[in-house]
Amino acid sequence: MRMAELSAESGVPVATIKYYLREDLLPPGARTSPNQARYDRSHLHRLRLVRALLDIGGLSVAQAREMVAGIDSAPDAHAVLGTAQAAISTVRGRRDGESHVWAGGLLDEVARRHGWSLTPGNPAVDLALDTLATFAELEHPELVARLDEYAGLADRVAELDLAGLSGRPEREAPERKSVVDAAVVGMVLGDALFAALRRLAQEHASARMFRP
Amino acid sequence: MRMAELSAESGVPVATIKYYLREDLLPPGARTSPNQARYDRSHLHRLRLVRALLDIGGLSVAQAREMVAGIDSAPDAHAVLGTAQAAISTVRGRRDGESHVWAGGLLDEVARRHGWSLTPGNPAVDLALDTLATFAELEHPELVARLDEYAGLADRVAELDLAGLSGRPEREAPERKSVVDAAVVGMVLGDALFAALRRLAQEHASARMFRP
DNA sequence: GACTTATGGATAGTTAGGCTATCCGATATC
DNA sequence: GATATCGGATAGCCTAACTATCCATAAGTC
Repeated sequence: MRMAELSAESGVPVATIKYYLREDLLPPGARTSPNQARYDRSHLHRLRLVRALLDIGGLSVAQAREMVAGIDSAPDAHAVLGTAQAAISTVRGRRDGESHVWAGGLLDEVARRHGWSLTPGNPAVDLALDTLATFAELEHPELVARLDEYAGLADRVAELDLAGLSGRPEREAPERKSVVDAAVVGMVLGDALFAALRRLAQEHASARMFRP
Repeated sequence: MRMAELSAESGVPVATIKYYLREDLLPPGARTSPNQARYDRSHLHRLRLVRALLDIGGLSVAQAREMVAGIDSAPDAHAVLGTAQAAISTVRGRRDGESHVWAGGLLDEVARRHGWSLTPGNPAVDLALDTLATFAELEHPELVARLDEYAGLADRVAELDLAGLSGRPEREAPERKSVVDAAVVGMVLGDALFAALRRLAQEHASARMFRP
C-alpha cells in the first residue's frame, strides 16, 4: 500500500499522514528504496485509531503519541492502563487551598469504602480532587452527598470495561489487536460513549421529572 | 467590587477578565459613570463557573458562551438540559457509511428497551452514533455486546444526576444558584467527575484481574 | 528507454483559539 | 491639583494542528 492509497482508504489527507509520521503517531513504512516506502493494514488500523483518539476522544496530538507509544511498549494490560491514564490526563489547577484538603479527605473515605487504592501521583486522583474541589467552590453540595453512589456505579462500569478485555490474546499476532490496544480504545472511547448514553438517559429522566 | 478586586479574588488576570467580557462570558458590570463599572458576587460566581467550564470541563470559549447564555435565558431545568447538550457537543464525522447505519439500528434497539426517545437532531444521539460507529471500525465488538448493560448504568447515573437537582429553587434569587445553574454544572463537571471515578475503579478492578 | 506522473521527505506557511500587552482618555484618591 | 487606577479598544503573541510548496527520485506508460 502506498501513501496515496492509505490516504484514500482512511480519508486522511496525505499531508496529514506525513505530519503524523513526523510526530510518531504512525510508524514509518517499510522501505523499498532510499526514498520509497510501503504501508500495510497495520498502518491503516493505527491511523484509524489515531483519528478516533483525536476526534472522538478529544486528545491532543501529544497525548495520542503517548497512547500509541504505550500500546507499542506496554508489557500487559494492567501496565497500559496506567500509561494511558497518565497520557490522558492533563493536570491543571493548583493543588492547594482548603477545598482541596477537604476533597482529599472526602475521596480518601470513598476510596476506603470501595477498596480503591489511591496511589500517590495517580493522575486520576488529581483529576477527581480538582473536580470535587471545584464543585465545592461553586457551592454545589448535592453531588457530593451522592458521591458514594456515583462511586458504586463507577465500580460497576469499570467491571464491564474490564470484562470486555478478558478473552483477548495477551500479545498480538501481526494483524490482530491485543488487550493492550483494546484497553486504550476502551478507555478513551469508553468515556465518550458513556457520556453520550448518560445524556440520553438524562433527557429521559428529565422529561419524566419536569414534564410529567 | 472593582475589576482589580474581582481579579484578585478569582485569580484570573485582569486582561483575561476583559477578554471574557468581550466574549460575553461575563455580563458587564454596573456603570457608575460613563467609563467606570462595579462588579458584585454574582460576577465572581460566574467567573468561577466559566473557569470551571473551561479548565475542568474542557469546553471552548464558544461552548462556554452558549452555556452561560443558556443559564441566563432558560425557562426551566428541562429546557436548559437541551441547550447545554447542544452547546457541549461538537459534531465531527460524516454521518454516513455502513457502520453508522449499523450503529443506528443498534442504538434504536437500546433506546427502545430503556424507554429513551431519540429526538432527531439530538446531539447526544449523534455523539453516540459516532462513537459506536468508531468502535465498529476499530473492530472492538466486546463493548457493543455490553451496550445494554452500559445503558442500564447510564440510567442509574442519570437518576442520581437528576436527584441532585430536585430541592433547588426553580428561579434564582439574586445571589443564589438555580436549578438551571446546577444542571449545567452537574452536566459538565459531572462528566469529569465520573470519568475520574471510573479510572480509579478501573485501576482497582484491573489490579484484581491481572495482578491477582 | 524516453517521458510523464507520483512519491516521500524537508521546510515553510496558514488558521484558529485563547489569551496578553499597550494606549488612552476618564475617573478616583490623596 | 497631582498621581494612580480604571475600563475599553486595539493590536500582538503563542501554541497546536494542519496544509502547501519544493525537489530529487522512483514508477508507470507507451
